[in-house]
Amino acid sequence: MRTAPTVLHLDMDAFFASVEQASKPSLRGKAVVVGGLGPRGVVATASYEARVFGVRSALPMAQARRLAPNAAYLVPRFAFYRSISERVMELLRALSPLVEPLSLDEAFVDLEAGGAAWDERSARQAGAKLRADIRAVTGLTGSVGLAASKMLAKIASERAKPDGLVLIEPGTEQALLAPLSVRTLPGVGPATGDHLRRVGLHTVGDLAEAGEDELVRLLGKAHGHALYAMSLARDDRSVVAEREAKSVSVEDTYDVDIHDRVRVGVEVGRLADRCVRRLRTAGLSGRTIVLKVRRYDFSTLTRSETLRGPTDDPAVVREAAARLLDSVDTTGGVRLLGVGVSGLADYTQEDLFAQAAGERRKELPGEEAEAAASGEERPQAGAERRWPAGHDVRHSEYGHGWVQGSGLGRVTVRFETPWSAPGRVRTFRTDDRALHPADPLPLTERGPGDGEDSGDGEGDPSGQNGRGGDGRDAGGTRGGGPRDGRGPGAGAGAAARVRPG
DNA sequence: TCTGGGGTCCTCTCGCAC
DNA sequence: TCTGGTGCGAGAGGACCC
Repeated sequence: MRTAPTVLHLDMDAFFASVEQASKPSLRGKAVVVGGLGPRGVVATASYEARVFGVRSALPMAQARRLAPNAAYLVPRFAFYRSISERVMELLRALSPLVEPLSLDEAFVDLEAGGAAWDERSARQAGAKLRADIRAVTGLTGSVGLAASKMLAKIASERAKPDGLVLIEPGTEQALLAPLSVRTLPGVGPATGDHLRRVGLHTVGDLAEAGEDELVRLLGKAHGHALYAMSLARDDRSVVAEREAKSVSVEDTYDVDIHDRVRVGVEVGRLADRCVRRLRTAGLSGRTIVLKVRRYDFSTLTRSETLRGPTDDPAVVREAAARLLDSVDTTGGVRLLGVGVSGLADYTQEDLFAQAAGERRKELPGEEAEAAASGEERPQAGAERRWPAGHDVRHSEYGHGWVQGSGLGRVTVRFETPWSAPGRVRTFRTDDRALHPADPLPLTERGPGDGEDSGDGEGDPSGQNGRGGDGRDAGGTRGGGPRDGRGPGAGAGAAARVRPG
């Protein structure tokens, strides 16, 4: 392990909610909750003002509304968040070629590899400058942790939140870790935490004292060894810039359980098509098809089938998923269905047999319609006009604004921009021809292009602005979402009501 | 109360080949 | 020919992360 604190961990503060507050002057200083607004939605991110009421990530939205009834509830705008994230990542890459994004709002940087820092003083300077640059470019705040390893840098950034910088001085690591809860360590979640608590291991110091053999006995080989090393502040993992995806999957939770077997089959087919579309976008194919079914009682089953060779043929994936569905009992209803592909390769079986020219690469049925259906929720100008809460609009008379709420044939819009004073609210009919969906405006006036060419919906060339989290880096790095950013729930487009607090 | 979505990694079991 | 040990891949499920 290195001795200088030159591993940097950046964590943007309440990222999604902060972006919304920066976009919407009337929400600044107010409780803002971003997440799925459907009946089974959960909180993706809550602003610090909302956290005061006990609203946190992964909380069911219904519960959040009870805790903070006056908060603003908004649908995530992943494409916009991604465009801002990319600007932040650019700043990180200016520090070092070794940048490991963990999600839209989080990344590790090896400062030493980029020559940006070599000791405590230079690391602190680099971290402070980064925070200032992020604020200047995006108008947002991020917390920075600096330490000699990834694990410690992450713990440091957690302690720096919000809007701070913490450096863990070499030599102090073990003393710092010893009194912390075992849950502080990466890889210790609720189940492992409970398991350890039941045998009297509460703190990181307890783990170090228990010894490696005992931890291996309790948790198995891999987990036991890893946890013991971490309890002694040993973490040799290096910052890795490129990670290859190992699987691609899509899943949907339905607002109401599906009982009809035929409908289940249709949904599985749709998911298979969406999954293949992702696969193709990433230039990949895969050998193992996985079907995921979450039943009415929340029990989850997976069934998988490994093909003889990798494929990106929608018909092949659909048929495999259908075969897998045959082996699953869905009586009682299903709340979630998912289709995934693993065993990824960057070629297909067809390539192997040189079936190139004129090859029947089966087109995905209803591709455009499906893309629209799976795309990120955005206001629609067409016949079926939907106006998701929080999304940008333009009115031919009143200018730029955002949807504050909609329902019962009415849409309420607040007219303001990131640089204006809090604006006025007006209500229109949902089919008002003067009202159009709009791309997000840059958060800072010095940020030309910010959000303009990378807005969601039509502006997104990837076509991956998936409802329900599809908007995240499908083929990206470990994990899909931000640290405190859990995706939206299904049915995010349900009549959204925003109550500015 | 009622629990999303997209991933990774690990463990266990089972069948098969040797 | 039968049996047991071993290694491996597939399949399933659990835990965890963001």
